[in-house]
Amino acid sequence: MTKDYPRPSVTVDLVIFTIATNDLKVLLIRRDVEPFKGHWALPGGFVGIDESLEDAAARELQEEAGVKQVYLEQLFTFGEPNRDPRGRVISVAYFALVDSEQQQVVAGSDAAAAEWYSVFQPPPLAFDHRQILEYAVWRLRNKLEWTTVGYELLPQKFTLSELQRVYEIILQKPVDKRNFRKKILAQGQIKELSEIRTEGAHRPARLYSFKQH
Amino acid sequence: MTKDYPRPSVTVDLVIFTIATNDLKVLLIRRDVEPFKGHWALPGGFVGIDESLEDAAARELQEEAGVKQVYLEQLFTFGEPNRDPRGRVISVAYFALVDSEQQQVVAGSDAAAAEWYSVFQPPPLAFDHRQILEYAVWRLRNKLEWTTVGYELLPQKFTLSELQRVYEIILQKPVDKRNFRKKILAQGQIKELSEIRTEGAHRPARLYSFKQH
DNA sequence: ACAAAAGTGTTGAGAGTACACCCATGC
DNA sequence: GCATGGGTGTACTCTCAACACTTTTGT
Repeated sequence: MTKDYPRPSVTVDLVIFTIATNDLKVLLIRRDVEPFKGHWALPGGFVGIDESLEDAAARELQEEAGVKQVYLEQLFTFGEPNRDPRGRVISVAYFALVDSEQQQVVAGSDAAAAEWYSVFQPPPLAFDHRQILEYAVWRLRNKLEWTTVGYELLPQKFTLSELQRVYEIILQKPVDKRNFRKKILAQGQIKELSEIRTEGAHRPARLYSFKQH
Repeated sequence: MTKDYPRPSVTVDLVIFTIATNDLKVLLIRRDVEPFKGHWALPGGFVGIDESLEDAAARELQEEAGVKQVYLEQLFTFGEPNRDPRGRVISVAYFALVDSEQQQVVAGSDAAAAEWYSVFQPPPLAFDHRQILEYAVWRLRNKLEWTTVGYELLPQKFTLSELQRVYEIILQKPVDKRNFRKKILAQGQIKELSEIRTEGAHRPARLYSFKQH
């Protein structure tokens, strides 16, 4: 029954976020072929015929960013008929959160030119990737306010000031220190460690870690 | 570049909600062919090769439920390799809200057997449609708490008691009348009409209508 | 007059927000 | 001893939840 219909191609595209140099970054790949040659694009690729969407996204994440076991969530499916000039391509977009330690090891390890760009000043993007990126940022902001997803952008052990910086960078507004700590601790999702981070010429900070995951 | 990959089929499936007989209903189609012959399924169909996903969903909505211009939102994309035994089918699920007046005119107008079922006691469903339905109900509940989407299930003019019933039916719990009215009015999204509904042997109720749409 | 749904305010608890000073360390 | 980031508490506002009686109509 399904044989007679012309079929679209199906891809997954990834919005891979990380925090670096006090900014929210997204991983982009430089296109070296037409169309959009010289523009940047979200990493992505075709979905294997026997591969689930989530598996395809995880595979791309591994191939392009060299990470696995990170936070990954389906974002939206983009399917305008003319979004790709080469033909009908339906893209299932995912977004991923990579912690700031893993990220540094990996950027640029791929053969293709890959770079972390600020999501707030992105270069010209191919296809409808600008729209996908904007939607992903919107979703990330929402999730940050209603869930505890912020921990995914930090290494296992972190200080409360580091976590606060993550919130400030993503929401693009200052956060009150006392209220932030009160709210985060009240959620009961992080535990205080006995360790303390001594670095820099200041008072050492207590380390915390996320309870599950 | 896209030629060599075996391509999946892409469909849209619709979770079409309405309110009737004090219950939240979903439109289901009885399958008269294998697989899942005799089971019920969400209405849906293939996405045309030059048709956007949203257009495909709107078209199915028109064909299966006979309505247009109703609330329609993309839900999630389901793509497990074995969700359809006939082959690889990726389904972009949408959910739609049909007001209780339009619904009555249309149910059963299609040639295929179509029926409104309670979402809380659904019959055996084909494929992964049970999972899609459950996710849609979850999303509807969330939207109801954070947005003003409830109006979409009522005709243009409605009483506050009718709106409250919509909330109670969907959330499956009683709602305090005074708090409900206070909250709804505070949102500033509905306006009081001069009209009054006189029906039944009781005090007539004031009518309201939604401000935009 | 009575049955049935419409309509209406107040109080208390908890969450969120604003706000300023001392602490521990390296140099 | 000073510069730098770490760490702490209180008061106010606003939102949400609980709760009971009067009004208007048809019969």
